[in-house]
Amino acid sequence: MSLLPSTYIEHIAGYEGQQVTLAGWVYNKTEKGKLIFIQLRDGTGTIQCVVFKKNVSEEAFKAAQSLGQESSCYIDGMVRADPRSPSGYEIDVRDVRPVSITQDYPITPKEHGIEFLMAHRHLWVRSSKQHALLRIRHEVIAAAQEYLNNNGFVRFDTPILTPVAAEGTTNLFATQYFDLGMAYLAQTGQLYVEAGMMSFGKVYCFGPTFRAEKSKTRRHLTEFWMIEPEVAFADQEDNMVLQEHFVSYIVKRVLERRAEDLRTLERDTTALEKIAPPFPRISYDEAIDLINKAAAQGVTVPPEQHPLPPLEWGEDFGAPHETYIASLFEKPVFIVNYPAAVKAFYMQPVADRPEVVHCADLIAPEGYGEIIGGSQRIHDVELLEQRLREHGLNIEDYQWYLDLRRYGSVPHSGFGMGIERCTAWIAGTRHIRETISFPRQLYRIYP
RNA sequence: UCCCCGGUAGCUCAACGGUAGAGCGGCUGACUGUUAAUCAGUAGGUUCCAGGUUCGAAUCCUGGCCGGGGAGCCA
Repeated sequence: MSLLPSTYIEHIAGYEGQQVTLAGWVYNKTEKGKLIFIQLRDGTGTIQCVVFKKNVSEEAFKAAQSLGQESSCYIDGMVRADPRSPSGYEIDVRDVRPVSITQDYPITPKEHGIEFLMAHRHLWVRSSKQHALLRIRHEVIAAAQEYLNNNGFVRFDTPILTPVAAEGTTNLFATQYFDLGMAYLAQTGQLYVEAGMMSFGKVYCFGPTFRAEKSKTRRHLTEFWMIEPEVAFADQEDNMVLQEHFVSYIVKRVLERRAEDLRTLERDTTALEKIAPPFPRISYDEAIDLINKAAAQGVTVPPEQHPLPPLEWGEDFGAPHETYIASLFEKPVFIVNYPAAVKAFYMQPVADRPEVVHCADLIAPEGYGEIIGGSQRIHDVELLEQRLREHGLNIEDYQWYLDLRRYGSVPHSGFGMGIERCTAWIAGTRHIRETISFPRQLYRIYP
């Protein structure tokens, strides 16, 4: 006989008036003498189960009394509609069969500090908001892959262990690789996904990426997941058109399918409902002007309302600058054509302005920061070699990458979207650490 | 790496130089409509660590450890 329940809580409305067997965990329990209310969760939802002493055996009533928070059990009972129940339905319990009795579950429905919650992340993921958030993350990933799969892309996964730095500038996690020297955990799949692009035309890779940066902010993880599409014969404008449709599709699908989770998180979705192509585009030059005008007027930036620092042309934006630019628009905004000096070596220079490159950062609204970085890649082998030298990189390490330009090179573009930042924006979650099951941060690797 | 803040019961916090406390959670009991129930009782402490000042330190000083918020960097 199967151990599975007869149905799941998300489908309970279809069983009104019928007897069901549910299996799950006790989310909360209230005793009132001869009456016990159990909030049972099974991963698909939560429902109130009412145990009347006169309706069950003495053994079952005692069993119900013994169930502490997060005890696991089967509950048999009749489904009935009842306006007094939060979901509109409740279970009139006939039998309670404990699987594992728990007392002293550490995470109570009261307030807890973040240090405690992070140390109990393995249990915290059961809590309703964390559950909703991770469900939205799942939907973001599913929607992203679905969009690409439906638009002719082939998933082409790239290695995690790599021999050299892809971008050279950021810190990498290193590990000894047998007798072959050091290997590094990939900070991007981009260089490898370009090889796939030359085979399939439209490809994407999706997987974890690693940055050993000592970043200690609400927008950073040392291990995060990135989805990186790459398209042959696409220029940077084609790239941005793809991005705005891609992001809009993801937002739309989360709004359609995870409305209940967004409600659990108390996310105001009015801004999200306006997300549709096209997204505004402003140049790096225009952004600098806007920032300096605002800085001169003493504009301050949330959340701390610090004054916006002025910038000189050629400097990269800080978090306050991105937040300010994003605040001028209701949709995500592309900032295009950054100075070549502040960007990676492989970006294609603009024809009549070689000091800037064909690239765009997509900045999410409401201060959630950069969710996509993308560019048109250099397709000329000599220019690429020159850029590698200018960045102080070892040409020998990049021979395979240069081969992609030696044999049938074509103009091409691509981008990388951070799953966690995108999820944080859509879910309206302040801190990125809650958008991944087990965040890896500067001062935390347990559990 | 830099700046700021914190560490007291399982949890959230109070006590701020003079007997270490409350609420929640646990346990025992009461209650037929609770939603973080309520009520009564009960157990529970190396006040992060090491020095120092003092008649006396959770409290003041020095150093360390561990966290949190932000910056830079990035998705």
